[in-house]
Amino acid sequence: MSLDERKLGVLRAIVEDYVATQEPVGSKSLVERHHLDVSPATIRNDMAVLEEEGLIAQPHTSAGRVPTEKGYRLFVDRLSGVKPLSGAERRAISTFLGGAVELDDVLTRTVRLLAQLTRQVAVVQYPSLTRSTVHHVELVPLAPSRALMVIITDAGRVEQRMVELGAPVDDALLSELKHRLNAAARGRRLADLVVGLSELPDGFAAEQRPAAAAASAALLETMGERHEERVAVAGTANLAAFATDFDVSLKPVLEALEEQVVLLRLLGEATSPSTLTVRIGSENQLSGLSGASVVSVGYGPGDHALATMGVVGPTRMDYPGAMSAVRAVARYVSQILAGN
Amino acid sequence: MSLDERKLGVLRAIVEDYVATQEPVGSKSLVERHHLDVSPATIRNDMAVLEEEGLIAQPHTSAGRVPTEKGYRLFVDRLSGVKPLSGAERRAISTFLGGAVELDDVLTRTVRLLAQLTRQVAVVQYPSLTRSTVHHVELVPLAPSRALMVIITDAGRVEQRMVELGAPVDDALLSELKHRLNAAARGRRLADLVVGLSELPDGFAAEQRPAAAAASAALLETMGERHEERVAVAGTANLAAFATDFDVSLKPVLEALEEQVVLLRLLGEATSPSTLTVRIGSENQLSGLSGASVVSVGYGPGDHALATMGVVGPTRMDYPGAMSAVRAVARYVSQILAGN
DNA sequence: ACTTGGCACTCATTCGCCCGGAGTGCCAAG
DNA sequence: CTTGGCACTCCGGGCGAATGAGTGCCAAGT
Repeated sequence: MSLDERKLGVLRAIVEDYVATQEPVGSKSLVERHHLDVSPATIRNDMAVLEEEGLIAQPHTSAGRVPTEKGYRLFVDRLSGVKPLSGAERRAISTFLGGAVELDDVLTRTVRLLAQLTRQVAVVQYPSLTRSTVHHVELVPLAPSRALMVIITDAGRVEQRMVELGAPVDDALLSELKHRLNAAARGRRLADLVVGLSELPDGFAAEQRPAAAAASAALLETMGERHEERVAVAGTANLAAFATDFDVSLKPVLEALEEQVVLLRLLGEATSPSTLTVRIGSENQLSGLSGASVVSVGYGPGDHALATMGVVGPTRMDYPGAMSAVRAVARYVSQILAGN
Repeated sequence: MSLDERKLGVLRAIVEDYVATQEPVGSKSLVERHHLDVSPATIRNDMAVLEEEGLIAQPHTSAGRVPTEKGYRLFVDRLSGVKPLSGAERRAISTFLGGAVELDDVLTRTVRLLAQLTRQVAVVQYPSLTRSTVHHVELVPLAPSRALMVIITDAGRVEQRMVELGAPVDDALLSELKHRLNAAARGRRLADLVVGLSELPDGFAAEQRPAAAAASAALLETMGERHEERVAVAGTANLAAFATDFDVSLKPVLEALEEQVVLLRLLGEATSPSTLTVRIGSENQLSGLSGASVVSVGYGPGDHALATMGVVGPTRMDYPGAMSAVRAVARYVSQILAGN
């Protein structure tokens, strides 16, 4: 059952029309809007074949056709050309992101920008701690036996963590501790930290070891997996547009968007900054978001993916537009990170 | 036109029923649900009076009555007793907030807890920088002429800020700069900072002054108003419950919730931790949120209000429940902050 | 003077129904 | 393989009647 060129063209046209109008598309309007030089009857025959292949479906007898997930998949894989960004969009990216310096600032702007460009919900994961190296560790005394540890990574992420030192610690010891922590940790990532830090307390006098051990443990734990979960979200108002339409009720989606764990699973493993991931509908098996598609891509300095960003929308989304927007923004952010 | 005891009771009953059922309440169901020892006709007479007073209204002729904003106002001011928290709620607060140490952690948990307790959208403002004092300033070199300034306030808030030093600065100078910044700033709040910091560069050699000035300016600016705008939000999924109901479309509300500036105006000035503010419907004149009520209260160590937290919901919300939840949570958080 | 039962009236909501129109599948001819 | 014709399906909107909750008012009772 080969699909000749024209049938694929019909599928593409159906996807594009459906995404644009949100209404099932019929054979007649199809030949009109796209200047196909055949009659509606011919298109109907083609559509019958496409339906047999499971690429399109009709919501009910004698309504127009709607793409299936399989249809979107084929569209994304083979039919969607790269949709170049408009000049305005390109400009929006650089003006929006240009002024940012701190990482927080960069990511906050990024997520808003993505949401605005795609008119979808945008999600940006903070640079993974396990993939980053420690750039600096700071210990600030808060109480005699308590300090605030501030960790700065090479990606510019700043993490804070309370450390209970177990016993009163004077400034001199704290300073010494800080220097040794930095010496052991700077430039290293989690996997390489474990060894160096485990020996760190040995360099201290017996009564100082508990504090040193507590600080080392805190550093290790903060750089570990539990703290990966940091995500920025924007554009939830764009969901309202789909809610009025129909299908998915908003509640599960909004709930999912507030659950960072869910979001992280949704974004999935960080891919190379140049490889887009598109997961369509049930391809991401997350309870509340079964009717949603995700377009995501890794980002980070050079080709080193530190985390993932992307947009979440209904299966009937503008894939070419979303894909090019996500890719362009990820590239820009990657450049910024590389520049630091 | 005096409102005797029973008429007020009828108003209270109407508010309670309407909040519970979301449907206009009629005279008959009223006498049934609340065991009033009078006939529906009597209630009807009372309701006619209440309507003349503008406290209730009927959506259309011969439907039940619905409280007006004025009615809610009277209810909140005079009729709603304090609704004690259930044991489960009390327990939820301490288990939920008990484990938190870092400020970030505390506030993230707080906002989720509030959303869960009230089934509304919860909003928590980060402790105001202008009302806080500087506890510690750190300068971390990122590049020869660029450093990351980390500011820690007495409330535990950690702010990061990139500083362009204008010229390469070696570690010794950076360290010296850091010490002087701390000496000038520690324990002071914004208003008191201006003088001390303006003289700070004078202590440095001429070629070092630009860097010192840049750092001072960065510190001042960060502690200033522009950065006040930090807010945590949770419970947007609870909005879905009202959306299905009717009235306000979700979009403007979701948009408003993503605009921090709007949120801050919504929360309003921080009041004393013991004084609840309830703004009902149009009492807060914010475009998108005209149909919403806000229950808010200040929080902070002791009676020193550092910021505001609260919940946002439809005018027909459970005011007594929201008020007691907000108050209890704010008290608990204030205690935590005082404990640090 | 307030309360109460009775009663006529109003009006949103719901259901059934009909009808138009868009769209299809199939068939026979080109 | 394409095309025009044609019968068929079925969604969606519009209309009208029935439903029923709720009201306002009045006259009688306490």
